[in-house]
Parts: sequence; structure tokens; C-alpha cells
Amino acid sequence: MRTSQPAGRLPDPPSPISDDGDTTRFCRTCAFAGACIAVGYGKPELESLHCLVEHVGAYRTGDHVFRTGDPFRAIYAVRGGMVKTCVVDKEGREQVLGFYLPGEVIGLNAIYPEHFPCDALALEKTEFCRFSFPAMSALAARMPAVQQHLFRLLSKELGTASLLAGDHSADERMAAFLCDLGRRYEARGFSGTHFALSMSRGDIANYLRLAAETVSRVLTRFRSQELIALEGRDLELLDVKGLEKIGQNLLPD
Amino acid sequence: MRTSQPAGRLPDPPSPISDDGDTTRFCRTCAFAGACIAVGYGKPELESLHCLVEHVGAYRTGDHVFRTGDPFRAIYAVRGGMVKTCVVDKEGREQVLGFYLPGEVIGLNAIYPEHFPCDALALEKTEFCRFSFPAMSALAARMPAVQQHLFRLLSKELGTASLLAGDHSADERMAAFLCDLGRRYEARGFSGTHFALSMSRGDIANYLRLAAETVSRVLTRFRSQELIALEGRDLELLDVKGLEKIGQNLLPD
DNA sequence: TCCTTCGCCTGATCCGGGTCAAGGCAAAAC
DNA sequence: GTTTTGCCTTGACCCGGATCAGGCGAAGGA
Repeated sequence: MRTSQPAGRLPDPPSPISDDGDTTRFCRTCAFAGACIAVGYGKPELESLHCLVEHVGAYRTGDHVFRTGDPFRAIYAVRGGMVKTCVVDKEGREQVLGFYLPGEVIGLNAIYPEHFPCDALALEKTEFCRFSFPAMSALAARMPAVQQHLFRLLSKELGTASLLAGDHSADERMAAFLCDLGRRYEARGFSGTHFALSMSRGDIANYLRLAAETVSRVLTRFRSQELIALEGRDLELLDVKGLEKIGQNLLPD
Repeated sequence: MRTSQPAGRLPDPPSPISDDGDTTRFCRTCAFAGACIAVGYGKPELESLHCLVEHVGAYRTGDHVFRTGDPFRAIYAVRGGMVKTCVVDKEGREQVLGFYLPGEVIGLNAIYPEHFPCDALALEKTEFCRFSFPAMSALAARMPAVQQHLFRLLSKELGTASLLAGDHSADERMAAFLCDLGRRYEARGFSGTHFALSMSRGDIANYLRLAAETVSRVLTRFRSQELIALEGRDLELLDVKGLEKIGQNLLPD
């Protein structure tokens, strides 16, 4: 689909596929890095954690990672690439639930129903760390740090779920969306101001509950106001403060 | 505020404040009932679980259970009454995040930030079981059933958080909201078709991202279509199938 | 008793964003 | 090369629900 290298997605340091070559160390950007650090590198517990991981992928654009109804056996941390999760209602209309960046985790909402309640699709070439959930639960029972980490992951996702709620203007939603993406890239060690929108305008619109045309118009306006620079899917945030001000009611802080 | 007894809220069996008089048994309707049953009544582990609970309340209408920014120390299971959670943005506009019925749990979204990210207010006379979270985590590490229960609670809430998302008509939202309330009451052992809307029309509107006037109009229309019977805050669902059909895109199943 | 307040309902008007339609562009397929 | 196919953009129009304004009834206070 896209052949040119998206700016910001693949900066030199750190690599989008983080170094985890040796068996006692995880991806530096990974959502579980905290748990690993908490127990200390080299300890036998970390070894156990590492053993329950399996690298899967690469998936290509449009591939399903899992589908609605699949039995829940594992959660997936994105190593590189991007994923969207979505549900399809009985009229066949798609509803995008979220986009997931390297280091972020999908599948947590499947714990309760024990089946995945949504689809997950790769938006570009994407790889994962697959964590067996039964094994991880068992480990969590032995390692408080792992348990706490899982609680925090779940709780964190609860907080972000309510971000897109609320009746807000198209400008507010879009500005908040762009700032949020930037913050998340930055939190994982990438550029927070220059990155690719790997998802289509339609997916953004669907996620923000807008029409694709509205997304297009708002982005065009933001560009003319020099809030952003945008060419195709290559995005640069020129005035983060300005964007944050527009989206302030949807953003933490 | 309300003096008359709301129909369906206080049916004879079970009582809204469930029987937990003896020290080894929990509220029958409680969200933690499953965990208790899993380990079996009378076991020492259940005794531990029981020890970390504290009954708090009754809170009166409008009382805060916790406020945004309060340090997170415990989660709260509603024993009787009703609560709303909400955030207030910097312009002072309130945003209702959810309503919680007897047996349901609030505070899970505070685990990660370690401070409550929202306010919780009693919508009527309300009592709680307060579970110290540090103690509960420690117990979860010793009792897989408790750990699993917490994971499931968190995951379940993740699923419901995405219910109000999506661009849906006022009719769809309202129908789904009423059906959802009914199902939740039923799941806790109350009448699923006859209960009180303890929250104001304004709160419903805020939660559903509608204007209070729209809520009023839709409810009036539903009544004229004989989908519901409504007098003040006393609600009866007359045609659940009809409501489910209207709200089908927002409801599970 | 009157008056205020609050929650709720209803009508009139207006606007943001959806919908429809058309066209441009670049990558991919032939 | 040409054509096809997505994806994106732009313009014109329209509608659902917000906003504004007014009225009603119950509760509470002076």
C-alpha cells in the first residue's frame, strides 16, 4: 500500500522494532517494560515472563490479528507497525474502537467475555509479542509486580476509553486526536511531532464519529492555519500548543 | 428530593441492601459474590476477603463519595442506591461517565493514575462496601480466584465503556440506555422492567450526549408509542423487544 | 398565603456536520 | 503505455438535534 518511508515512524534511534535480541530483555518501548524493570533484569522471574512470550507476525496491511468471537487465549503487544480494533454491527457498518502503536497492548477487553469482542487489523506491516494469558495470570499470582502491571494496563485503558465520548466539535475531536497520537508516540520514544497517519481518513473519521469529508475539511483547515503540515499521510504538528488549546476539553491535564 | 418509594427499586426479595449479616457471607447481589462463591463459603480465604471490607455510608443525594484528584486507596461496591461518576472540564461543564447500580463497582479507573480521575456522587441515599485496594491486591496474589475476578471486572468495564460511543440517533441511544438499565437491574435480582430513573433528565441527557429537551421529547414519544410507561421517575418498560430493536446497534447480542 | 426554585415539558428557530455528487491523484493492475 | 481502483478533496444542500424561550406543577421557605 505505502512504499515510501513514513517520516517519524522509523527514526534511527530507537528502531520501531526494539532490541530484544537477548533472552532476558524485552522491547524497550514495550508496555511490559515497567514490569520487567520492576523485578530487575536477569532474575529468574523475568526469565519466566520471557518464556511465555511468542513473537508473531509480520502481518500485512489488512490482515486480521484476531476476529470477533475468537476464543481468548492471549494478549498482544505491538512491536512495530499499527493496528486498529473495530466491531461490525449487524448492518455491516464498521465501528473503529482504537488505534494501537508500538508498545501498546490489545486484547484486554477479551478477558471477561473470554472471546474477543472485536476485530483487530494490521494497518501496515505489523509484528507482535503474544503473551499467553493463562500463563501470564499464573505468573501474576507469583509476582506482585506483574499483577500490578496488568491492573494498571487495564485501568489505563479504562481512562482512554472515555476520551472520545462527549459531544465535541469536529475541530476539538481532531485536534485532541492528533495531540494524543503525538503524546503516545513520544511516550514510546518516537518523535511526538512528526509521524505518519497509518490509518485512512475514513478510519480516522469512523473513530472520531465524523464523516470522512469532515475529517478532510478539518485537516485542510488546520493546514491552512499552519497548525499542521500534512502531505498524504505524513504529518507534522507545527503548533502543538495551539492544537492542545483547541482539544483541551478532550485531553488529560 | 424523592420521598415516595420508587417501584422496583425495593422489591421484597431480594432487599436492595442484601443480607450480609453473618461474617462469612457477602451481599448476594455484589460484584464480588462470584469470587466468594468460587472459593467456597466458610473458607479462611473468604474470611480474609471479608476483613478488608468496610461498610460506608449512607450518603445522601448529592454527596460526594470521592472527588477528582483524591488519592486512590479503595474501590467501592454499591450496596444500595445509585451513583453517578462524572468529570468537570475547565469551563465547568459536567460530563457524566456512568451510573452505577447496587452490586456494581466504582473506582477501577483510578488504579493506574493512583488518583481518582472523576467525581462520584450519590443520586439518592446510597451505601457502599469499601474494599482497600492494597489489601485486595495482596489477597489477589494469594487467591487466583480473586485475581481473576478483578481482571474480569476491569475487562467487563472496558466493554461497557464503548457502549455510548458511536454516532447514533437520540432514539437509539435512549432505547439502548433503558434496555441496558433493565438488564443490569435484572442481573442483580431486581425487576428488569419496572424501576426508578434515580437520575435527573439532565443527567441522562448529559450521559447520552443529548440536550435535556431531547431526552424529554424522546421519552414523551416512547410513552405515546406505548414502549414505556413513565410517571415522574417511575419507569416501566412495556415493550422490551421493541426497545431492543430500536437500540440494537448499541446493545450487546 | 404568596413567592421562589427546581425539574420537566413543549414550540420555534438555527446551525454543525452529514449526505450526495463530482472530480483529482497516485499506486497498482493490465 | 492505459486503465482501474482506492483514497482523498471540495462544493451544494439538507436534516437532526441544539439552543432559546416560555409555561406548568410540586416542594420549600418567609
